[in-house]
Amino acid sequence: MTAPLVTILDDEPQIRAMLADALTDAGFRTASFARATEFEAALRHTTPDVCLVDLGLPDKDGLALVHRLALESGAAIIIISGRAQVQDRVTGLELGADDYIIKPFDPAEVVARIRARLRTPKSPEIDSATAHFNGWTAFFDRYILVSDQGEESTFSHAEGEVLRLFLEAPKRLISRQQMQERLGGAAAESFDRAMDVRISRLRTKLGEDPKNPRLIKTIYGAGYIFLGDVTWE
Amino acid sequence: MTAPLVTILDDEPQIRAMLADALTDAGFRTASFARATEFEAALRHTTPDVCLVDLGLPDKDGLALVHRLALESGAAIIIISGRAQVQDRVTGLELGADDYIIKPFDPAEVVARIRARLRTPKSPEIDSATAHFNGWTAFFDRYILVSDQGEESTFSHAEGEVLRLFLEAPKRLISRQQMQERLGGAAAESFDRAMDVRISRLRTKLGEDPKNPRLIKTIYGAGYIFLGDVTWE
DNA sequence: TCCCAAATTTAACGAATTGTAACAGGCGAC
DNA sequence: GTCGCCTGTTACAATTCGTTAAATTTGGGA
Repeated sequence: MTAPLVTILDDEPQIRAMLADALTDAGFRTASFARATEFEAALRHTTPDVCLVDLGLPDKDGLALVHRLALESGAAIIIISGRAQVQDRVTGLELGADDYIIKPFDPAEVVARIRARLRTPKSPEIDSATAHFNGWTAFFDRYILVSDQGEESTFSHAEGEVLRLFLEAPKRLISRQQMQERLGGAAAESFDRAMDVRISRLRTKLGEDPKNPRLIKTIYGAGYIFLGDVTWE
Repeated sequence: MTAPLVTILDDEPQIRAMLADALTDAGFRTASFARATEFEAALRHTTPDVCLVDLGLPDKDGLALVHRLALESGAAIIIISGRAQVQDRVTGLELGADDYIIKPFDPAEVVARIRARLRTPKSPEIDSATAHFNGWTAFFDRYILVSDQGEESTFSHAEGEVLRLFLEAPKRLISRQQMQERLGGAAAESFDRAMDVRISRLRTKLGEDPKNPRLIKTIYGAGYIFLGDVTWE
């Protein structure tokens, strides 16, 4: 479970340093850039979790960059800007930014706002095909589940749908409703026990003790919670 | 697809009106409340998508309400407050708020921030806290109770609610009323003995001697008091 | 001190919810 | 076609948790 990566894009060296300091202290990994072009180059081989973007960039229109990021990256985008007009904030947020912080700012607030964004993962790597969790690795492209002891088993498409749903929102309550909605196929129409059966089968495959499941908990009357520590790859 | 529902909780009528206006114009459904108790009552039969909460409430601690909302509701929570200190903002966000807007505000920005929150739907986050008390450790995320001797038992969601209530206010009298109000679910509506039964079951699980409970004392005619030494982790 | 009404405990019950074994239809491989 | 796997359906078992009601406790007054 590596620390979330926060990128800092600002042309003022002091601000970069201040943010990098505060974020490192808060336990994040950081990467700083002075120019949009450098930043965009870096994006080709890294996938940040949060992007701090200053709008007053020398080499590029910051808002355009924000818009592109919002569409193409799964990262949360936080604008940090000296422009204090309401209209600026509104358009920034409208273009896809998740938050808008006005200079001058307090680093503690930036950290708090970053944490708030990370609590609700934006779009968990939809394309990723492998996930690690609590002694297991799931390869969604090959429908294979491998334990750290090397035991290998397969899972079906229906089981994979449920597993993916859980792995994309670990430690969150997922209601039956949400499941029905988000699981494609016949399950969406059948209002009966198909859901439960899928989960039951998945639990068996994960070697859960039926009396005392550790990974997939049931909350009577509310839904399910997946309690693994998930890392997508 | 009905319009998202935004609740407004603020004791100033003008602010409620201004927000309701702007939000209706923006295409949202709204519901306004002047007091936390009214709001909480409404929550039992509606599920808002976004909750705007003013911290300066006359009848209740706003931050505590925010925390509870963050844990139990899937709604995005936006604090609107006159308190402009950085520390206020940080604690607000830390307690689970998704955004923090300072009065005076521009309704257009509120709308933009609401839209930003609605772009990434969220589900309730489970509280992964653990508490130690008198030879026991309660893991609320896993619904497990471990004694210092290593014995492990599970508790249900309903039992956990009661236990959490006690552990959050040790050595303080908790009236039945307060319990009813703060415990969600059907217990809130039932005016009967459901509460007592929950406590009775919890006592059993904690191995209390019915004749002489050491941890959960009954104060005849007044309520209950939890006498453990609690450390949260 | 004794008695009684109110408050509290808890065993037992049952409605609703959830788990899962067993069955059956669908579909591809051979 | 036959076999085997996937997956929804069914039926029944198990669990959760509020309700009921009987038993017990409490505290004030006779």
